[in-house]
Amino acid sequence: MVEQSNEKKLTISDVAEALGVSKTTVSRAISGKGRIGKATRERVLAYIEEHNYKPNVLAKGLAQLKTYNIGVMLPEDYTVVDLPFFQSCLVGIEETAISMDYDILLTMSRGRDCAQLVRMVENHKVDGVILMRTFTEDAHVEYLKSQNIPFVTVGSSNYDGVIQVDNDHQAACRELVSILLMKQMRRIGLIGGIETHVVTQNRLQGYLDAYEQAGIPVSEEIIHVNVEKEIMIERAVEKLLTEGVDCIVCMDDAVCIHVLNQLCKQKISIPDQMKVASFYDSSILGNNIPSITSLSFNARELGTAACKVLMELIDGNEVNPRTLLGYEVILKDSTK
Amino acid sequence: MVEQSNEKKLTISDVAEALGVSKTTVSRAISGKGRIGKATRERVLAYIEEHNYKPNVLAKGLAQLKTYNIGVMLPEDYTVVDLPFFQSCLVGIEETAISMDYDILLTMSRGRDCAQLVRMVENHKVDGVILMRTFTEDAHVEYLKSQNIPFVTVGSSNYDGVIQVDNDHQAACRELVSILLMKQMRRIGLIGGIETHVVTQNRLQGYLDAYEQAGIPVSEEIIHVNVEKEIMIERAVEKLLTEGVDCIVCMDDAVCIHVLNQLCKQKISIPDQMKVASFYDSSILGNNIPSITSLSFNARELGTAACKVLMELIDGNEVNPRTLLGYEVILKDSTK
DNA sequence: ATACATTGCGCAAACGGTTGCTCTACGAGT
DNA sequence: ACTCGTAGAGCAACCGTTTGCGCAATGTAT
Repeated sequence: MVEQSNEKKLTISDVAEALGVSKTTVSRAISGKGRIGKATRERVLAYIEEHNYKPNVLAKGLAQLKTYNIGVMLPEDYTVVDLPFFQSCLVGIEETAISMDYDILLTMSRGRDCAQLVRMVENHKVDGVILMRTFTEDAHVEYLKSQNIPFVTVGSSNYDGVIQVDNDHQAACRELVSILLMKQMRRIGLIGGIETHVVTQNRLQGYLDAYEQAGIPVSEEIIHVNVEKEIMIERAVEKLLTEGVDCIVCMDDAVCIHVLNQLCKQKISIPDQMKVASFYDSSILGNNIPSITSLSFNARELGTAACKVLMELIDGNEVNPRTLLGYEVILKDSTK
Repeated sequence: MVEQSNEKKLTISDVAEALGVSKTTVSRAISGKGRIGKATRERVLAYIEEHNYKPNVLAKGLAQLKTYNIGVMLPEDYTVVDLPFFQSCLVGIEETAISMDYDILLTMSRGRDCAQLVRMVENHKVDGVILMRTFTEDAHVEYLKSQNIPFVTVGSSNYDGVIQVDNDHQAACRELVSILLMKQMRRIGLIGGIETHVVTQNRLQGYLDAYEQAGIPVSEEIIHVNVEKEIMIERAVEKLLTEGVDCIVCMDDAVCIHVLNQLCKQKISIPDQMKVASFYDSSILGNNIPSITSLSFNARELGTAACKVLMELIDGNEVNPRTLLGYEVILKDSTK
């Protein structure tokens, strides 16, 4: 049972009066800023603790012209596979925000529309914004820049002057493909992704890097980017089969599911007749048999990092324009 | 290109001064409350429009002791299939909130821990809370009740004195099963769900209702609740096959995917040898061939409804303790 | 013409904090 | 003993709104 509390909320004045000190003193005891005697501070803190006084963040915010909120902008319409990513990322952001006494104000964009963002900012509801990828090239960025309000993007962009936090997809893909090449696979098909997304470009580059490092020529015809719909995937898989690839690397787990289905229909067994690897080590594929080799990115850490960077910006500190986080190659049965 | 704005944000005093009126007048022009002449109001509004003045919500909130935020509590750890649901629901909540000039403060629970909720409430960050299901039976509810802060839950619970908004799962399941019975299926297997969840109980009841209405006896042995893990599902499917069912109804799409996989492995063709139906008309199953008959719930509307109810509560109005929303049976190839 | 509502508007006090400045008291350095 | 630096604490202004109340001007009924 939780304690019933019908008493009015305490204010700083109540505390001050009860203790026979001024509001100033109470405020200083709490914030730790300004000059205050040790004994007094402790007395105040003890009282506050005992009576469960919590400062009103609105009032505090008004006085400091801060909100102690950060805005997080999510795309409204996004494929299912990306949701776990967003969710984990949000968890990371939230944890970090809370640890610094911030809350997160969530909003979703309707396509390229900035209205929600503008609202948040103009209504003075947030001190900074985290933009989840896919916004990185449009009006949202422009708007935030014009308002010079601190913001970071999760995910890469080729936009200038934007603080980015992302995993190193290029290195990740390079390592994955290198490993596959080392396992004597030679014709590694690549499938999925959206060409205009920087992340796709990065991965593709990683793929090419791996081939180059290994001194093996690349076959353009086994690279199928811009293949997202099931029917397209089916065709691409078909094509890869006739091209005689020994492995298929999927750009994301949604694509992978369809690839697996398609291979299943064609009665092609994994990994005997075909190896498979995917990006994201998501729970969608988690229980698949055989288990699927994939890259793992820890979206939570990504969120944490993004939030930390944003906090630095809000505090007016310098930050790196680009923070690249690690990855992990999870080798499983599908490439055995 | 977005207009560059480096000018200081306008305050109500700026506007008042520029117009040669008092802050009061400006405030009244905006809010529409209080006595003010038509001409004056229009003059003020025109100026505001032209100079893009936006009131500081913090200050407004402080004056009214309101935050214009609502807290939305999401479970941190939830299965992937539920994410689309949460997402759509959030979209509904957000749209509605925004239309009433509220923003949403998102937080995730760590298990049964209320800390985030307590923070939100004690820090005066929200005017009300929406609890997404799975919280409906624990400390969260207790806490909110003790604070008597307005809140609603999305999803059902058998908790007392809690405002609930949910789809009518019982009716939905009843209708689905009735339709299947009408299509001459007799032994309809039920699989998945978590026994202690009220929603599972509702669905099960709907299933039973349908059988009763049709005057057909129910076979306990083809009902497999509490089956979530893949291995369990495999076994359950196996069991259902030996039991000779003509249809399998899945409690959610995650279960359904595994059921489909299992049936595929067993080379059982759908719908010829076995019919299949599922809850949720999610994109995970959206592209499946054959297309899967399922119930569709419109999570977005659910969010909208929940938010509206919460707004009523915040405004101090009476509301129904339970709002039940509709559903749709989507008949597809898997039950042809 | 007189009394009384009503309308339009402004004053100033909240709302609950923060913070620059001032004042006192005390300890140290000479 | 005198000066000075500094620590502890409080005053009061301020952050940007809202709102109860008062006051004048205008409209209306008598």
